[in-house]
Amino acid sequence: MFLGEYAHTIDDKGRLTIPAKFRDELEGGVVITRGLDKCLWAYGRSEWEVLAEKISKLPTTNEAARDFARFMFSGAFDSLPDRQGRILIPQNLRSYANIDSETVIIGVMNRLEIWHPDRWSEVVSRVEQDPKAIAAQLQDLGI
Amino acid sequence: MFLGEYAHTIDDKGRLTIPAKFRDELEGGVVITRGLDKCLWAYGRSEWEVLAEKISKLPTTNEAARDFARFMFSGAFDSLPDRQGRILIPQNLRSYANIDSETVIIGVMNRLEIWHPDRWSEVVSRVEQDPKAIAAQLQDLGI
DNA sequence: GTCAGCGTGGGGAAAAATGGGGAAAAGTGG
DNA sequence: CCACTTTTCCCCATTTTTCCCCACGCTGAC
Repeated sequence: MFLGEYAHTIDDKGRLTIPAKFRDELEGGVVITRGLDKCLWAYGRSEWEVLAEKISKLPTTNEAARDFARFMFSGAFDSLPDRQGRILIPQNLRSYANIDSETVIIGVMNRLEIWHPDRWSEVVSRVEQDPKAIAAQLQDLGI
Repeated sequence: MFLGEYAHTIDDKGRLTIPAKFRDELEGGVVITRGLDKCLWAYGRSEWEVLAEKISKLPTTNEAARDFARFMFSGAFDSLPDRQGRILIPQNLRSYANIDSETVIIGVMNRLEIWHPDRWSEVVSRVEQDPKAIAAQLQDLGI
């Protein structure tokens, strides 16, 4: 399970260090792709395959489904961490998420998300400022 | 079951001593996360896993659910107490609950809550000063 | 008064994050 | 098909951070 929030930098060669806590789960390979809300999603290979399977099962006759499949697969980039636990983030994905060097990596259960620091803090403050919405979600979950 | 109120300090390294009475239940690991009312919640690992499972079942296609999951998981931090029974509180959680060194730890049934002393005493005095209002609300809940 | 348990502080080893050099591979032009 | 240029990426080195462990002091019990 991926948890937590980390501030890491992408170096001049486009490499991003994966937080040490996540490495064991990602040793077999990482697939990075465009995520919703202009951040990047990174999955371990087995998780990715589950997701890819689901997407490929969507009806090809549905235009929205076609576009979504294009969006996910064309952006996807498959890479193996180097011995220092770093992965390469291709230029097209960096510009999609609007990140250059400073990034925030967050764990969201079965995937990582990679954010521009400013965009991430916007999300956090948006959620924090609406505690009633959080309470409602918690209530629905019986917490 | 967690009960009671304790005043402990977070040291310069961000470590918080877990009250001795709670240690046995938390030996297997502690997950700290953002709670309601700007305090932190700490769960034993098994309790947390039940919670996490529920949150992860929320639909990824719903924007509010996505933000909520991000908020909960990115705020969550999984740690094992050291031999002195202390756990690390990451910086982002400390600033969320607005705590630096002085804290109050309270037991609330299946979780702990970590508070800034002033915020905690506000909660206490609110209950003390207007017990009728609280009682009225509780009546609706069947107590 | 003594002893045991608990909370707190700090030193030092180990690991993590980051930077850079150089060999291999890929791409390009003759 | 070969030679040259450019890019990729593997590995080593340095700095910074993490975290494990030992030690001290306080408090309460016997």
